[in-house]
Amino acid sequence: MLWRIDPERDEPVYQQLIAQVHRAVLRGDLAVGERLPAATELARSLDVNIHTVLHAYRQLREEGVLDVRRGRGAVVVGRRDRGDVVKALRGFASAARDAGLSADAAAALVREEMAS
Amino acid sequence: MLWRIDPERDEPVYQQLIAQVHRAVLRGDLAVGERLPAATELARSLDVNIHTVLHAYRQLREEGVLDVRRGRGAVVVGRRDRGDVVKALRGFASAARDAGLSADAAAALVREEMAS
DNA sequence: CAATTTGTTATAGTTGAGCTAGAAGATATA
DNA sequence: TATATCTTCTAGCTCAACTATAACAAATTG
Repeated sequence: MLWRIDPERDEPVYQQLIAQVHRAVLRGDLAVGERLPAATELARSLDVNIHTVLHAYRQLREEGVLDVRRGRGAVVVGRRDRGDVVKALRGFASAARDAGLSADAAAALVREEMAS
Repeated sequence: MLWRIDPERDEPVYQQLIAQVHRAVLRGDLAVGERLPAATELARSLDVNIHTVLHAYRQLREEGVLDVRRGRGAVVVGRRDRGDVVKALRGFASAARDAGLSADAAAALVREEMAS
């Protein structure tokens, strides 16, 4: 799996990590049973603190996406491909882009919609 | 227009305001030419600082959504109904909900998708 | 079993965003 | 001219995010 992190974005790094795992799982790029890199290693390669990575792993476990244990690492669990979500996601993203909305604005709209 | 602000959400208040104006404009609930409440008044009724409201108004002006001037207030400008965006938004929101994603997770996915 | 890997927990310090507050000033409007 | 409303500036507070160390516990490996 490819990791792309931008510390300049106003979105917290740990949330970027979470979102990337979510997306990879939904798309099927991360299969159930597959193991993610050790926190130490991922932190080093992304040049962030290990706790930032662990924070993301921990939350993904709470969401039921990962099984995380010491000595073993983080393994994808539970969910399967959700092509419908990916499709709807792409549809909305392109519509939002066409309407001239920024990524932040589009994301905020989703929060609004889901909160109501 | 109805304003619903939740200071407890981790999303900044000024961003909630921005998102609500975006949504209202896209849905056609706010017509071009329509005037928003004075910052003082809106701040008082939502029980937030006036600067928080002005922050939102200013950014919406930079995005080309509002025309804001002293002595006059904030007026909707430019954009029109974008039913397609609203439709895509609803589609994605319900798909995300079905997949068990939180509002935060879904919003982050959109950021990911639009950033790439 | 011993060594290694890897996450867990705790403590602590830094930085910046977001929010609040008060005040003086400038521009529309009535 | 008087009023409404945004603009700009200064200032302080709080909390989330990130970083850094370090001791510790569980799973795996040889």
